[in-house]
Amino acid sequence: MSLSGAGQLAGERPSLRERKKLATRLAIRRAALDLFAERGFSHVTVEDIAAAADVAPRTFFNYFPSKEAVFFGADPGRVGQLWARVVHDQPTQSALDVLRAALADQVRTIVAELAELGGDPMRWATQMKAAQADPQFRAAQAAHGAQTEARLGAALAERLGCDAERDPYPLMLASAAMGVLRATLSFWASSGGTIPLEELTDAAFQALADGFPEDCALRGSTHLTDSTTSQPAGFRQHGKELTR
Amino acid sequence: MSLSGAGQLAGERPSLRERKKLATRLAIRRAALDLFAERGFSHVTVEDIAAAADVAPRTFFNYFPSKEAVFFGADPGRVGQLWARVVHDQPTQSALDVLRAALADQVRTIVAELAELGGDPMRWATQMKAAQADPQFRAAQAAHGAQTEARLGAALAERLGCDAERDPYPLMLASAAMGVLRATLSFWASSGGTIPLEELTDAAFQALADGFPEDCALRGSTHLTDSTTSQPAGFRQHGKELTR
DNA sequence: CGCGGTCTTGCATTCACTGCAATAATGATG
DNA sequence: CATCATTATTGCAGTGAATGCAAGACCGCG
Repeated sequence: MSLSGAGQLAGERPSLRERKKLATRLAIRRAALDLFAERGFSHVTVEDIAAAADVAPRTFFNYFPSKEAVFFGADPGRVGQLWARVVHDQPTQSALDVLRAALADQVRTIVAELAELGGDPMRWATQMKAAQADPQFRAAQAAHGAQTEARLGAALAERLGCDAERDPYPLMLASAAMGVLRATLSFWASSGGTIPLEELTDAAFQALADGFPEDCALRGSTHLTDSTTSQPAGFRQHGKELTR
Repeated sequence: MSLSGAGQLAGERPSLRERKKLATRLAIRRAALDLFAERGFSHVTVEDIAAAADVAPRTFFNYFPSKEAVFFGADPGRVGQLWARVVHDQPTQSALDVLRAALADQVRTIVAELAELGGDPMRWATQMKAAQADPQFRAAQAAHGAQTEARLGAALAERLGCDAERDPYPLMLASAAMGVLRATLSFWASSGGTIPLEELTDAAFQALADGFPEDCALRGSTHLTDSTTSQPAGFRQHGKELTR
């Protein structure tokens, strides 16, 4: 019996089994996202997804613990990555700054992943807008956010070297940051992706750091809106290629 | 509770029908909360609640749209109340200040209601602690929070006279505030209610207004902890004030 | 008393999700 | 290459939430 568990050695080509697993996982995810984009989250059943991905309905749950997970919990490893980063990155910077940088990157990654998964950016944008109206989806989103919130709080506590049981600061900060981030994405999605996501994120975190003055950069952000753009701004490449 | 009856004119004695409806609503809620406290949210079925409240399972859904709603959506009128307040109260104060005051009051109301509903404060405290560990409950809590978040954002937009579609500020602020509030309640609950809730809330909002400096009042809040108290501090009548 | 509205209830159905056990694919070993 | 242990896939049965529908019970009014 191999005690290696699920961990794979770096540089080793994953076995056939592993590759197949990855493939079906991706197939399920693709099928699901396609259907979600087409019909909306709550009008797609697990059975539909399974059928589209050519697996048994039961198999779906071998890969994802819930219908929501196929949308959110894309990569289980990403959480740990975020955790490590929040704990150890830039030890001299303030907690808020690290949070800002880490979360901004996270957003970038997610957007990039979506962009490479489905073809048409415009499609994603409109679908996100629709998704914001779906109560089921909103609930799932919130639940997922809450989970990250808790993890982030723990990570911050670790970074600051304090006990999360006695010091509320880490959790507070994490919750506030996640709230701001959620609002950012929500706003961006509601706009149909016609706003430069990076600038919005930046302005949002700046506002958080400044205590939400009523004349902060966010307020004028209407001028950030570029309603003439035919290409959703969040997906636009930033001069250079963004392939990581 | 029972301010703002649902649908009937003030001063008029509600008809037998109305009274009966209110009674069963309360009965269901009582039964549900009792069972939740006893077994934990996810180990109580709607059928259980219905049985305990002496109604048919189907009837449960005539009163509450979901199992979660019986916990959260206590009084549907309260939302409108909060909305009105955020929009019109204290026109000279900053948005954040009004939010702080309104939400603090909301918390007070909820705690008071819980206190009068069930008998033993200590029981609630320990149960809340347990509830925080239940993923189902957390998810429901988050979903509910997201909903209020959106409403609060709209209210703030109204207050500030800006278009929520073009100006992200209201939503951002609302989300950040709710995040902080959620963290506050979560922390308080996890502590088993051994912390003065009002002071914690106050410190939290102060931190938000100050942009989360790393040496804010929250950080020292360990000294707020009084682990020798036999009475949960959130329920205690205005003790003394020492923060800020 | 009887009539109209509305509350309650039972029944059937959909859908997410889980546990269990049979089966098939895989890969290491002799 | 044959064998066997591991692990993935699948079907089946069952729980529990939630909804629609169509009786039946009940209240209040004339």
